[in-house]
Amino acid sequence: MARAKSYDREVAVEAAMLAFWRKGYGALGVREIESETSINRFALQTDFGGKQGLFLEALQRYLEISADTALKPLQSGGLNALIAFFRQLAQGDAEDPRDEGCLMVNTVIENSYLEIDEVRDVTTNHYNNMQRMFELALGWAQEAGEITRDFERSSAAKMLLTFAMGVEVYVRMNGSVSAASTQVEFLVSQIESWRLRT
Amino acid sequence: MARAKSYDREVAVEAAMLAFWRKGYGALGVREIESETSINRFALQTDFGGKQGLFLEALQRYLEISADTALKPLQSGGLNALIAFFRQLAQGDAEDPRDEGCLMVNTVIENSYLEIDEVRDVTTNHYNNMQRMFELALGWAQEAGEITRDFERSSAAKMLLTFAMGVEVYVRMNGSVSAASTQVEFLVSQIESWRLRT
DNA sequence: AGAGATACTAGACACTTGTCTTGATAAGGA
DNA sequence: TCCTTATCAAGACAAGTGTCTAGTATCTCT
Repeated sequence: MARAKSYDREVAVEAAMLAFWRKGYGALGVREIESETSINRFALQTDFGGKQGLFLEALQRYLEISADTALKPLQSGGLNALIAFFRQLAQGDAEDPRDEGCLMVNTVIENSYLEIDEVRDVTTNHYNNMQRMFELALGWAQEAGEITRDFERSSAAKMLLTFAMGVEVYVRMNGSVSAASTQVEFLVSQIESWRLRT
Repeated sequence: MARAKSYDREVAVEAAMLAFWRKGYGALGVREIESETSINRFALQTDFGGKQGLFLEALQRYLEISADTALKPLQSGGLNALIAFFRQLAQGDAEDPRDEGCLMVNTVIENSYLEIDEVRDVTTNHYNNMQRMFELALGWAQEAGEITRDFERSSAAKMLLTFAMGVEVYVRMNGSVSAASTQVEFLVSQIESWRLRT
């Protein structure tokens, strides 16, 4: 019936995600997209709706791969899950793509110039979700009697979210995930101090 | 002897600073620089060494105006100075240019794409300085007996720096300085918890 | 008033940007 | 094998980029 596509969509989007991660939206040209992914310029238009469409799909893919899996344990864990999350944030392999920081943070900053509404929706939605997850973990800690009943979950969650954002800036500045381990350990000691002695 | 320049350098650099702050380096074109500042395209080359030169001067000006003055009280104050610094971070007027976040954070993120060495020097130097200031304030707090002698100044300073970076991302995302007041107040309560009871 | 020196205006310049167009290519069904 | 259909490769395209180049304007000192 028709010619087969020369690329696998999932593989291509993932490659695009890494490219956007490394170079950002503005600095990554379509000719570069062509060479870094196997998406040709024609397919970029017809199958993805141009550069912007591919970017949006790459953002979604990023969330699926990186963020959602990292946040999941918070749903059913207390302080230890929270601590594990932050420890993981500063623990990276060699040649870890996360050394480039967090695509979401990078995008928040860059999109405040670009002001693409769909992109803004993705980032704000993600961070609302992240805050909710922190709050959930803290609620779980309350249920389990790890922290006091009147602990200010919501404020603490906002603080943790803000710190997590800061970690990604710090990582991007230093080009290394593990560069942030010192402050993460200090935060962990703070979280530990919330714990009720039994 | 010669024709007078049509612009005041200080005023022009300050206008450029605001423009770069709002739009970033890449997205601000030279024709836009011409209209937003009173610098003409010719002067941009001869007096500033092009767009990049002006950007570097704008960064320096930003540090003089915003950062250095905000950090100064930390040199000779303890926990209260630290608390005041963070409270100020989330306290803005209406139409505050700081609603755009922090030019330094924005630049850290954007320059990791651009990789201009001189720019990188400015940002890393600034954040090293900021960390040192936090450490100084904590040292002062130790001298004054506000916190224990074996308090981990260096780790705490890194944590505070990271949090401050996160605040600026959060502010940029929400377009408002005061949006970060909740988490700043929570951090203040944490700092208070470091204080020794007398 | 004239000369000399500097700054400005306006346009040209080569390059890159994202998107669109055109003709060739490749696949499966009749 | 031919036809239909979708995909691809390559180039065109207009608009935008930062920088450079003339010609003109404006200043101060003689």
